[in-house]
Amino acid sequence: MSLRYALLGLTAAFPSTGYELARIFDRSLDYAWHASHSQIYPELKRLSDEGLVEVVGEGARNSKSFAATAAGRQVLREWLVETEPVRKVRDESSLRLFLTSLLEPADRLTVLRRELAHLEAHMEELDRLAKETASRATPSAFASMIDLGQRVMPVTRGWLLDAIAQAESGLPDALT
Amino acid sequence: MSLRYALLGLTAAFPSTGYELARIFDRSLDYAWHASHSQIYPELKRLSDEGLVEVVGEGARNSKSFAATAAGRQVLREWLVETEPVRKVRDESSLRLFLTSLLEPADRLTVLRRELAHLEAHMEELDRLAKETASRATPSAFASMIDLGQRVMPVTRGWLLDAIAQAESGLPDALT
DNA sequence: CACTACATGTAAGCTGTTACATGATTGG
DNA sequence: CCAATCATGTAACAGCTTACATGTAGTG
Repeated sequence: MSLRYALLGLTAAFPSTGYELARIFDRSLDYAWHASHSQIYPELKRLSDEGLVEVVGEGARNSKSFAATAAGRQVLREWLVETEPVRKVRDESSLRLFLTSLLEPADRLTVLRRELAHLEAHMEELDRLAKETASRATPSAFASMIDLGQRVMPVTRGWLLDAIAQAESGLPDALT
Repeated sequence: MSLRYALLGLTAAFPSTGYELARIFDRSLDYAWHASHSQIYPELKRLSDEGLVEVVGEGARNSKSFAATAAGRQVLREWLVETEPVRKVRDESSLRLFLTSLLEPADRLTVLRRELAHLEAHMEELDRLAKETASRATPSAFASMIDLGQRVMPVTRGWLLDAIAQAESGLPDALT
């Protein structure tokens, strides 16, 4: 169900095409919720059938802009305000970090270094996004999430650096 | 596929029953990867059919302990060392934090405060777990993950406190 | 004119959730 | 002896991935 609320929120903030929504997931929401276009288009159709979003404009290349309706915004609000939060994270990176601790130091170093490179690439991407966001008039929801990412990632990076230092000094926990 | 690697890792670290694995997911792995028993039992059966785990003991109440075989550990190692990390996070809490920014300040406060309470409960739980882990001989993989959580959560907490302070001062971004 | 980015969709198969179902052991 | 916890499973359904499929508009 989370996907539909994500779509309701985004289209409530500003009318978007399915394609644009897919890009938003890909660029800014990827560390909160992942979704691909093949999931987004059918869900938009369903939401539209249920009157929770509506087409508010058609552009070039047969594109359609969707916006959340009053009913849609209401459904979103109810979900946020009335549903107890649940903790059902699925984050392959975190899982990998956990499992990596089980490898022998040589393999562990390989994996940790690659994870670090990935994280740093992601951090740069976020910094770029933050600059873009600052220069344009972007809803503050995005700025907040970018801020959260910019606070959390350096901490994860610190953990990785420590783990790498420890693996380099050749410590315990061999799997093989 | 992540579930099977998680199970291979856990059973490689120490033989476990399906029930124990379900508890581990529930208590320590929940902020990396979530899985329920109805998914764990069939997957263990499949892994066992494929020779990647094996039954290493039977206990009370028809319980069976599984351990990763050499082949299973090899499959896990290959996945960790040879697969490029992907970023397909699904974290409802993060999504909610994002969407909450779209609500009017009154609702936003309600939701943020509840998220804060949840996070703080989770932090306490982690602290308890950290103590348990320190007193017993637990594999350091768990200690590492707890450490990561203990580093990351206070940062998220800080973000939440800032967001709450901002909402209290009655700032922008009303959805309705 | 070719390439890239824009733009939307479908279908088969796999993964994950919710609900149902059953039974054993321990502690109060 | 009753409730809670331990312990394992299945089935229907919902959600997600991968691959296929098609076409448009802008840029060099």
